[in-house]
This record gives sequence, structure tokens and C-alpha cells, in this order.
Amino acid sequence: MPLQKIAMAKRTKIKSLLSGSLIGETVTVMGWVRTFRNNQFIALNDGSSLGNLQIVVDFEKEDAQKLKRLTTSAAISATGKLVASQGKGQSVELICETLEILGDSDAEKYPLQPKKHSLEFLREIAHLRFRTNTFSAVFRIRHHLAIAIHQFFHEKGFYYIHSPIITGSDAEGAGEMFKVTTLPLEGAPKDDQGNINFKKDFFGKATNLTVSGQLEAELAALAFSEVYTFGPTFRAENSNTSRHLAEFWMIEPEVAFADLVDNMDLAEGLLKYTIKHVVENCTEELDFLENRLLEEEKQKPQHERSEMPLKEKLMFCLENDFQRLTYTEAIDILKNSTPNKKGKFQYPIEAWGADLQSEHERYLVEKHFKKPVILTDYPKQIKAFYMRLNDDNNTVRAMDILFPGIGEIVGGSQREERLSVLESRMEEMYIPLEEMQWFLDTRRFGTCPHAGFGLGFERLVLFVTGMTNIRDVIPFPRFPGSAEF
RNA sequence: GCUUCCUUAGCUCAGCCGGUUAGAGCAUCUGACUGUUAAUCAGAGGGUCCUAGGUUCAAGUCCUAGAGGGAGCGCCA
Repeated sequence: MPLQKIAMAKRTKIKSLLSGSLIGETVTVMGWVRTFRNNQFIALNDGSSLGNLQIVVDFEKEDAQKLKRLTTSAAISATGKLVASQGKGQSVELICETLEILGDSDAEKYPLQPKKHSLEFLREIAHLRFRTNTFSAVFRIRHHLAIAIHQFFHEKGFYYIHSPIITGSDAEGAGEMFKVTTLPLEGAPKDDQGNINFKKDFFGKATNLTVSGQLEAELAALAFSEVYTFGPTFRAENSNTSRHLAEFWMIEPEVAFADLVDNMDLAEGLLKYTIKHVVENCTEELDFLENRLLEEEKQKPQHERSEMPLKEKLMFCLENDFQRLTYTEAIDILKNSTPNKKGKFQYPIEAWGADLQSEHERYLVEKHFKKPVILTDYPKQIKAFYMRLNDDNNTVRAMDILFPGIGEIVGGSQREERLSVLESRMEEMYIPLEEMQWFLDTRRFGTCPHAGFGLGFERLVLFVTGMTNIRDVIPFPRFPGSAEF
């Protein structure tokens, strides 16, 4: 039967065929050829699962010219009977009755081969890497994590708030911002002082891409009690690491009538809920990624290998409480640690008040406690203006969650709800008060204790998939010098 | 932004102390085989050795600069 006579909607997804319940039925499948072996066996993938469907063609009856077009990544439609497989590698297979090539794929030019490619190479052809097992597993898990996050908050009665992507506030204080303007780069209108006159710009003022939805989420939290945002955020920092992106997705819950302990409980609960969701719903993908990692580890020297396979690492994270301690306690541990005494730290710990470097965080998480760590009550000098000042007048009710291999995955705090304290903190840190009156109104009209945090979505995806470069867990990564596609 | 390593066929890599016509596996193409599992077997084609200078009788190999990439650091999520 020619394709035109089959409604596209009549196709059956490969995932449901692989479950075996449709054995004996005649079905139509559509997908992309992964391999074509022995002039008989097509491994077909349609993205519905990691597994391929084996399609058996009768090369003695089929047109030889058509079979030559069954190249890697050609799109085809096949109709036939689903039967139990005679071969050993799969439980079911489709005995092909009609075969149609929907889209050819020139084998001489197509860059992907049925073999291992380096992640660096695939990053250069990010538009095609969806078609590999590794990236299909990663992005399927990314989807499930996003769904789990919404589900978690919805079940708890949180409302999903859409904070703006273009922001008129330039005092969010979380990093360099990308400017948004329709003014021409050359010959932009100037004011009396010779500065660019943003009154002539599209919005009548200077605007930027948001670096955080937190301040807007606080406005909503002081009406809805419990809200969260989940959207893209942008940082124009020149960060060249495997953990930073210029465009990334962030989850920012904000809760009224909550303190720092509630905040830590919420964050730990969210992380465990979403990881558990993936463990339960993405078994195939986790198995694949775990094996991939094991293969990769074989190439490495002993001391660089990770201590646990992927799934064990996730289960360990689910089954153990995160280690909670104050910054001050952490400094004591670090001061008395072997690497500090032996001068192994590049930045030795000498006095209270120093910001912790990556090497210190890694020591605490990977060597000392060997599990996720929540650090609280940092010196006020190294934290943001909106964090609640403790009675010691020295530390703030901040918390960072540190994960093995990732570092900081969550940063949050109980917010400063006292207007006068907040105003004096803002003055100390040179935050322009006059531009932040809308924010300060929350502290004027029915202020209350509240807390919230930001969770870096890609860092969560990194942890759950075991990938090591953040550019491999977002479809089209943006970072300094690169905005392809 | 800083430190460090890398760049040789479509991909992954070898190429010794600077010395003849730069190699392998996979992929591709041609043929054989026909229940394969990254199929197998035989054969063929495929190179701006990242770019530009320099040293040298001689440079893929040494030096300088630039471009691209990785890892680490800082900023953070």
C-alpha cells in the first residue's frame, strides 16, 4: 500500500511495539535507519525509546535499488507483521511487507556512523546529535526531570509563575547582563550628557535579559504563599568551564511563612523527588548511560575513576540525608584537614571569612562527607543583599547545596523581611534604592518571613545523567564565543 | 579573564633523535555472502599534516604569533 493511503496517525511507535503486546498484528512504523545489516535487517529508531525495532526485509523480492537507499539515518515507512524474533538480540521483529523511503540520507556525506563518536565532535554537529543513543538518552531524561519538577510543586500546592525574560530591573545582582535594545549600534540617540538616551528605546528605558526570576517570585510569594518559576536565565559572564552556560534554565521556588530549615527541606525534597522519578521512569536510559560511563572509565587511570556506578550514585543520594553544617563548622573542618595542613590546597584556609574555593567544596563533598552537603550561615560580606541577617550581625541565613562532581547545584536563603535592615544592607552594598521601590513595597505592606532558592536545571541534568560537560545536557548550548543554530 | 594541554583521511588515532612516496582501524564506494546484532570476507578511492611566518641542506616533527577545541581556576546555578 502506498504511503499516501495510510494516515500518518496510524503509525505505531516503536516503544509500544518493543513491549511485545502487539505480536501477530500488522502495523506501520516510521523512523530513521540506524543500521542495515546483511541486506536483510534494518535497525529502526523513531525516538520513542532507546531501543531499535528490527525490520526483516526479503532481499530476493524487494527492489535492489531501494535496498541500496537504506543508508544510516534515511527516513522510512514500513508495514508488516510483528512476530517473535528468531534472532537472539531482540524479542520482537517486523516482517516487512511494504517498504517506502520517505527521505534519503547520502551515506558519503552523513557524518554519523554506527560507531562511537567523541562528545567534542558531536558538539560541533549538535543539530544531528539528537540521533545518537547518548544524546537521545540525555534529552529524554531532561524531559522527565522537567516534568517531575512541575509535578513536585503542583502536588505541594505551589503555583507556577512566569517571571519576565526581558527585565527592566538592573539590580538583580547575580551577574553581568545581556542588553536588550532596538537602538542602532551606530548613531544611537544621546542625551545632554552624551550618554545613550534609552528614553528613545523600544521600552523607553534600558532593559536586559533576566539573570534571575527571584525578585519577581518574591512579589508573587507574598500573595500566593508558595510559588516557583522555571525558565531561561542569561548571564553575560565570561565563564569558560564545563559547569557554566550563558543561557540556562533555573527553578526558583519562593515560600512565604518559611525559614531556612523549611527552605533546606524543600530543596532536598525536590532533588530527591526528581532523581527518584528518573530512576523509576528512565531505567533504559540510565542503564545505557551507566554502561557508557563504565566503558569510558576503563580508559582512565585508577585514581581518576569514580567510586560508584551511575545508578548506585543516584540511589545513594536518595537513601541518605544531605549533610547540613554551617560555614563556620566547614571552615573548622577545612582548617584541620590533611590537605590544608600539608599545604595541598592552592588557597590555604587561614581565617574565618574567606570565600570557599572549588577545591574546598570538593574536599568537603567528595572526601570528607562523601555525600551531598548543605552549607549555611555564610559571612554577610560574600553573599547577596537580600539574605536575612543573623543576630550575630556577621552571618546571613544563606544555604548552598553542593553535589559531588557538580559543585554548587542550589543557592538560596531566608530573605531579609525587615524593611530597615534590608535598606541598610542595600546601602552598604551600593544597590540603588530608588530603582527598587517596587521590591521594597513587599516589606512595607504585609511583610513576612520567607525563603527561596535557585536550582540550576542543567546541573541537575548533569548529575542524573553522569555527563561531565554542561554543554552536552542542553540541546543548543550558548557560551562565550558560541551561539550556533 | 588566567593557567595548561591538544589540532595528521569523514571519525578515532599512530607517525621514534628533524631525513625517501605520511600509515592503521572504523566509515564510504565496488563485489561476494545471506538470520545479522558496531555482521563478515576481498578490493578500491580518500590528506591545505589547523593558519601565517621563521630556523634548517631538509619541517607533520623545532621556534614565534594567530585560530579552534579540551581540562583546570575565577564569577555562579
